[in-house]
Amino acid sequence: MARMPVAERRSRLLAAAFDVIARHGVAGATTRAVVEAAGMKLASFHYAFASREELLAELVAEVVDSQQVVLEVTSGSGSSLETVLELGLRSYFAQVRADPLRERAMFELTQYSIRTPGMRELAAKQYERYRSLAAESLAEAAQRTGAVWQRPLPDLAADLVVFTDGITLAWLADGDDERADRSIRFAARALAAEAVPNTDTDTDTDTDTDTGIRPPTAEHHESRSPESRSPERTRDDHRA
Amino acid sequence: MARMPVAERRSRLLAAAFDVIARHGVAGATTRAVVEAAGMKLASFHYAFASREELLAELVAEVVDSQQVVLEVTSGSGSSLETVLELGLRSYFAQVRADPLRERAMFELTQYSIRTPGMRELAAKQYERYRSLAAESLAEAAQRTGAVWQRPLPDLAADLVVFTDGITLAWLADGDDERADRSIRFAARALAAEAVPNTDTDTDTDTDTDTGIRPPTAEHHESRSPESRSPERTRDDHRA
DNA sequence: GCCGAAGTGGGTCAGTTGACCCAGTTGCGT
DNA sequence: ACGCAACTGGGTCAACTGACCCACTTCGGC
Repeated sequence: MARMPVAERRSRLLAAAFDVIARHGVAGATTRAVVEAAGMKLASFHYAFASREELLAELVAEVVDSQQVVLEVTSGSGSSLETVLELGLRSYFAQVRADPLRERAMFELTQYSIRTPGMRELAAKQYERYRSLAAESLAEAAQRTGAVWQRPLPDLAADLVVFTDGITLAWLADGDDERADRSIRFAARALAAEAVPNTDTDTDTDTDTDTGIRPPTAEHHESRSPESRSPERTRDDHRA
Repeated sequence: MARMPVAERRSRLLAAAFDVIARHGVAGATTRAVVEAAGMKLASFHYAFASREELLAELVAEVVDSQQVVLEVTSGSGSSLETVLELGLRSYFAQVRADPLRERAMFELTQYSIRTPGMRELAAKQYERYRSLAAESLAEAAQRTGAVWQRPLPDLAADLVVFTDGITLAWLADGDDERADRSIRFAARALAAEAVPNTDTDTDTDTDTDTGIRPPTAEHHESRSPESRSPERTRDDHRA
């Protein structure tokens, strides 16, 4: 085993631990298993970390703030908000499909920190982080499509995270790609319905969400959006 | 320790195991921990179950088909579909809040079966069951409020499960009641938007007509008595 | 070149775990 | 009331685990 600075060794062990956890759960990430996955000797473990617990805590913390995106908003202009959201969710889901083990490990770590006395707040922080990333994406999506969210962004971000979590979890359990895709389309539609086009007219500022929702048969705030909005994103476009 | 039939012992051990899992995860549910929670001796464990693995498999199976409701639809008529859904989701969430450990154990078991080679299909079955229950609730909600779902019921049921999972998971992580409630309102609104009122004007039904709700076919109602576990392959090998 | 510290490797140790054995005991069917 | 199978209790055992120790290398600064 080559010599290397402690920092390097630590991060290699963290990576190895993540790997092992994805495959065998947190409980399966024994010091020996981790060390073997990293190609080291056991003593090196305790040279780099005071204890297994320390490794796990560090791993959760690292995972929390290395989280980069929830969903990517990379759509050409001219698309509807719903389309942008749908594409974003699809690209998120493509990541999940490409590396399901990663997601499994994430859930595993979340549950571990929920269950572990000293780490409860890390789980909460993890979700805060998700939501803040989600909020950024939603803001950008709205801006690009000239839409205005009708509810506080943090709330919508939380809802988006609900979708990604729920869809991912279900897919991890049953592996049904098409079902996931249908849920994605639904999620995009549902979220898009929480915004209105920005065309200056409706400045109602009524974000009181209690019952102010219109019946699903739309045809009602489309009267004057001359550009990109397809005139009815109503019930039937989803399976045209 | 009182004498009791094997079936009884098994079910007590299963209950104890569920309890331990909720608190310490599947990995924490060692034979000794389970046995202690059940107030038994270790030997009784292996008298009732061939192995810890068998216990866990049985527990997952039991949990899957003892699942009773996803959301209760108990609203007076005259309410809107959205309101009915919202109340149903609230009552579901009240259950979660009342017994978070239970939910934690459920997620724990799901993840365990996802990760365990021979039990993958049990996880899928679990979700099927959730969805079938969700479908029943949605059908009833629509029927009571005179609404017609515009997408296939199984798809909507899957979406509902996405919501409950996502909301529950987030709440388990951060314990934010109000956020959960906002997500519930959003979920109710989003789902309600997938239906149209059935009132009279339902004549056209020209496009995609096949998506109407089907009355809940009562095909699979079992009458499993609480402890009618099959007594045949219980523990006789080590004595035969 | 050489010295001390950073890093390594092999081993130990006590505690835990799943499995399982076997000598008893107890209650049920008859 | 009584025989015997169902059931229990108190062990044992090998494997595994986290922690940690300490004699060695090896490298970098001098």
